[in-house]
Amino acid sequence: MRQKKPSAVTVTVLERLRAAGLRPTRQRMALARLLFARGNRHVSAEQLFNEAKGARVDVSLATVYNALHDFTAKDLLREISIDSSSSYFDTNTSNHHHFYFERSGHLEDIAADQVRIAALPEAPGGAEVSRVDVIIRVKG
Amino acid sequence: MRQKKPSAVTVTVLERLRAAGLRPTRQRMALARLLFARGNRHVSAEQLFNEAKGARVDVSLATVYNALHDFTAKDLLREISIDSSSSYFDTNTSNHHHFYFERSGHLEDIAADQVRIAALPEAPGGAEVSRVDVIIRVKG
DNA sequence: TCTTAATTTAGAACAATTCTAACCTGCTTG
DNA sequence: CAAGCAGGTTAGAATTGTTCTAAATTAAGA
Repeated sequence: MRQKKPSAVTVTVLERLRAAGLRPTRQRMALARLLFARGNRHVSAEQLFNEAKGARVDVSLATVYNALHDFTAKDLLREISIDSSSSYFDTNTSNHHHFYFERSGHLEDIAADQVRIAALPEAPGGAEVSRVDVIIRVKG
Repeated sequence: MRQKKPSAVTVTVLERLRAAGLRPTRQRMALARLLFARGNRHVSAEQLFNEAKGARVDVSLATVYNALHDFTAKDLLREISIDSSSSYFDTNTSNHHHFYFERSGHLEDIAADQVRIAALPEAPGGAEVSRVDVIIRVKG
């Protein structure tokens, strides 16, 4: 069997993990590949866990949670909790907003420049604003 | 012992429940009094349950959950989930927004007219917008 | 007062998430 | 390149917030 050359995706994922200061373990690499290979996504822990199973990637649920939190801490992901039943992790970490489809629970990105906020109140006590989230709930 | 005259608060609470089509049981009356006596509040089920205990109001936790959901269904409350750990119920059901203090988990209302949204994208497929939430997260 | 449907309740059940403690592995050092 | 170890993974138990169940209670109308 001839040696498999690492794919382009593998290389970028590896670099992203290293750049974030996360040890590129087999599990993290596999999960990162699932998360970042396609475009922007919103996934729950359970979803990612099932995707991993489907892709014959052997990881425990605890590891999925660990990875999601580690990635979030290093700004590779952003956590969103709209529906209190479970939280979602967004692969788009840049400034943007969301449509939330109440019926299906589906989330969709809204580019930051699609929403123009003309006035914002001062945070009480001059506290620093860490981010502004706009959620448009639609009966979809 | 002389008969106690119902207080003004009791009367309004009773009327609010009736107006909403909710049977004014002892438990609902007591919880509604706790919720609506003071100004606008953001409470979790657990918090309200403890408040009730403190006020010598005998209700089960299940009833607290039932009441919160019933009140929400009748628009006496509005449910908010910002932090996935538990949801909050807001006694302010009018159109408004929130400051969220990340450190403490505390919520504070922002009057609707304090935020001016100049542009909003069309909901995909012309879906009807049920509400727009703006959450300003501050490092407080 | 009687009847009935709505409500309350304790406790079991559940779902999402975190913890624990033992085991493994990527990386650095000698 | 072997060894050591800090960091990472794991199964399963534990925790937390919430909902369910089935039985007992109660508000409201006839």
